[in-house]
Amino acid sequence: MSRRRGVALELAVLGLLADSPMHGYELRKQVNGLLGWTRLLSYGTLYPCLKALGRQGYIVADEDVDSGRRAKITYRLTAEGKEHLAELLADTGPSAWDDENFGVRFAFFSRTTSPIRVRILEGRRSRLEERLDNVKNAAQRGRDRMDSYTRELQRHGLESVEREITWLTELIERERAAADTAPEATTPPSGVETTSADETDHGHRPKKRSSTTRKKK
DNA sequence: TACTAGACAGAGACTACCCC
DNA sequence: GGGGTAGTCTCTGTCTAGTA
Repeated sequence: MSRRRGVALELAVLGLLADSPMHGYELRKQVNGLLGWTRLLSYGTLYPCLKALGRQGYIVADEDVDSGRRAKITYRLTAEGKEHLAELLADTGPSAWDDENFGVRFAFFSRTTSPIRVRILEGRRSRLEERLDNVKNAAQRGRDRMDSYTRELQRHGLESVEREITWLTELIERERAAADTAPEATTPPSGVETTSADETDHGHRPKKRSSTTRKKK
């Protein structure tokens, strides 16, 4: 199973709770917004993660017992959790630019310094360049045995990787240009949008839900 | 190859709210 | 008031990576 995804999830949870405390349901929505382009997060993944973070003292759970209804548990970050989040964000090792973690690391780029951002972007780019070489070599070797659909799929894959490399190169250049003007800048270079949980409506409970059907009991 | 532990998905329990 | 829906969380079976 994926330990690397666990790190991405841990980072996503800590990062979101650093913005504001929230309960499990809201957290799941937010995490899915953050990581949802890969896979949706289920409760069976989220709650064990929250429990583990609680055991480690990174988060605490406040139970809302006053409401009279079923207790709603609000999770919030502790001082230790903030420290741990800072450590995770400062990590620029290979895991920071692998497929599982890069997305969530990128989503929290605004909380890191420019040298960290550049290092992760460069690492990601070199990883993709390596992958591009491998795919090109494999394509050359097996081209005769492929049907037209497989070739199309391979072409699509190559183009996607090339596009991402171009995008990363642009980001690195912008990041360096911004760093030249403001060496300790922690804000993203112009033209780069980052995910900010502040822009979302935490804790907002909609009056009416969408038409998702629920299984009968 | 077989076994094990942990990660995971998703069903379902439970409660409150909404609307007819 | 009752049925349907929404929100929250737990539980259980399945899957998979790691190890002997």
